[in-house]
Amino acid sequence: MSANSSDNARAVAIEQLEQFGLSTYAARTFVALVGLGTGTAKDVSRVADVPRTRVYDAVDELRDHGLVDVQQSTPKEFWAISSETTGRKVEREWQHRAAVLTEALDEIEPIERRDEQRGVWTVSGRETVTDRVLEFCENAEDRIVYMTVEELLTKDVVDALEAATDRGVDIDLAGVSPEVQERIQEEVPGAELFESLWMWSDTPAGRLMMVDGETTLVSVLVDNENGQPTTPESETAIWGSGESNSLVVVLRAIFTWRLDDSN
Amino acid sequence: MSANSSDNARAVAIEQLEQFGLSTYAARTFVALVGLGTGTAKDVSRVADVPRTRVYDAVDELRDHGLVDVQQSTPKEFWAISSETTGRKVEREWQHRAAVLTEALDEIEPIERRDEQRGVWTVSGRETVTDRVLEFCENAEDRIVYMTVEELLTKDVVDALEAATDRGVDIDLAGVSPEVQERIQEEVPGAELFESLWMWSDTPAGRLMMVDGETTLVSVLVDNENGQPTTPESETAIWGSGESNSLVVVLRAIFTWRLDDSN
DNA sequence: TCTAGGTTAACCCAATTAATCACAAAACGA
DNA sequence: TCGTTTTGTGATTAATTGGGTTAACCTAGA
Repeated sequence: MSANSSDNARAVAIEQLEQFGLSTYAARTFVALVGLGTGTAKDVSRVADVPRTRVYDAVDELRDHGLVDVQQSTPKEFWAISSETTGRKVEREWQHRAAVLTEALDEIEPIERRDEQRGVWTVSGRETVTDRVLEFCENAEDRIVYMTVEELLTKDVVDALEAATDRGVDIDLAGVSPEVQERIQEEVPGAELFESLWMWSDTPAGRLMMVDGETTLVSVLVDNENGQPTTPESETAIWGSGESNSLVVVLRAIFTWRLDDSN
Repeated sequence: MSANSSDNARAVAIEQLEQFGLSTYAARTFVALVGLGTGTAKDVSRVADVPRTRVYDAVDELRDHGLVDVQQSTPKEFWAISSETTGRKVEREWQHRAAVLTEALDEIEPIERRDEQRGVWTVSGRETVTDRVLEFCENAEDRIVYMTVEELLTKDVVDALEAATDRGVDIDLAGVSPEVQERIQEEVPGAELFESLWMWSDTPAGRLMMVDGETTLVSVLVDNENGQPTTPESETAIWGSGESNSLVVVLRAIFTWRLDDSN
């Protein structure tokens, strides 16, 4: 099974290197060289499944990225940088690119983004929904109302809520089960707790959020109806923003009533 | 000229997004949406130069990456995440990928990399040469001898040298000009200084390095003979490793003689 | 000088992707 | 309600990229 696990690692590494922008030949060649430490075109061709005559192209590509050095002899020999160095190099490269991208986009972004929206936006995917939640948390200035099921109260969300309380934002939190209530109490001590609005437990409900009374988000957990076994359950959310946004108006009404009631 | 600078920013952003793995349509669509904040297929098509009928595909792609949300109305409206969020998203994504890559490569990398090499490896590009220098610094256990011209004594190198002295590595440093000598004295106080070996000033010499008496690197600065104006001057280095490596033997002889002499 | 292996580069084919087109459905104006 | 315009989806074509192959050209050693 050692070969199998190693083969698997190779496949993963090749995949990542291709995503990084290398051609498949270059990616395979590099992985082969990392395994060999050092080798000739012949060696690489044997273990990498790359036509021998194309190893040279691949190495040129890798040289451009500073991943491989060559020895000018016949036969030429190739040397790959260490895995640790590779990882650092890739990370640094993309840190840089992300910075460039952000700067460019900042220049394009209009000064004032429309905050008042008539309609409702849809988002799917747990990761993406969490992104929106975090973004709304960061932009909160006054008050966050947040309601969630256990499995969606992940660390990043808790951190964002804590950061908000530190900024002086009031937080009203609720979980649908006693366990969640307890965890929240512990992890976000600054938060005000309130009872769940209604019997939520037997619905596929996910989270429910209102920020500063003008941005709201509602999500549900859905078993992928396509029957794809890869995604056990996916999250879908809708959100809207603006004083008179229909979704906002409805949720604000409900929350206001309920919160005033319980206090 | 505001339009020009903005157009330029757009081009840069599109370039980066394509590198990130998006199709050109998706990249252009996203940039258009960032500029608009919100818009329909028609709007996007107009400012992004994407066929209207293809905007929908592009948006699907962007949705998969969590970069865009859509409003289910007719006409559909599209909303792009903020530039700041985009930058963070890209960076996080690649931090993760770099980690995955490193792990996979670690599994592949042979336990003991051959340290004894007969030949000499060539490296080109200032960035890449610096990478090697840094790597050798990090692996140093006993002693580093380093000689450099002013312009190549950048912060990252100084930091690496400092880190080495902190680990208890002896360092012998030399610059080719009095100014460099001075800077080194200041910034790496733990280093032992010695006089330059020979008249180096009027040669295109770059750096000269020996680590633990068994790894050496020599670089020169060359004016790109291809006459490419983009790279004012490029650095080319050769390096070798191993007790009996020819380059190592020669440099060790020179250094030993000179250092013993001056002490 | 000849041969075997190493290197370079030119070429072809397949797959992806950009771009166009055609059509159905929905909204809008009269 | 009907006709026109706009929107969304799918199919179809053109072009470019990149994997794969082949051939020719070197270099080293016998």
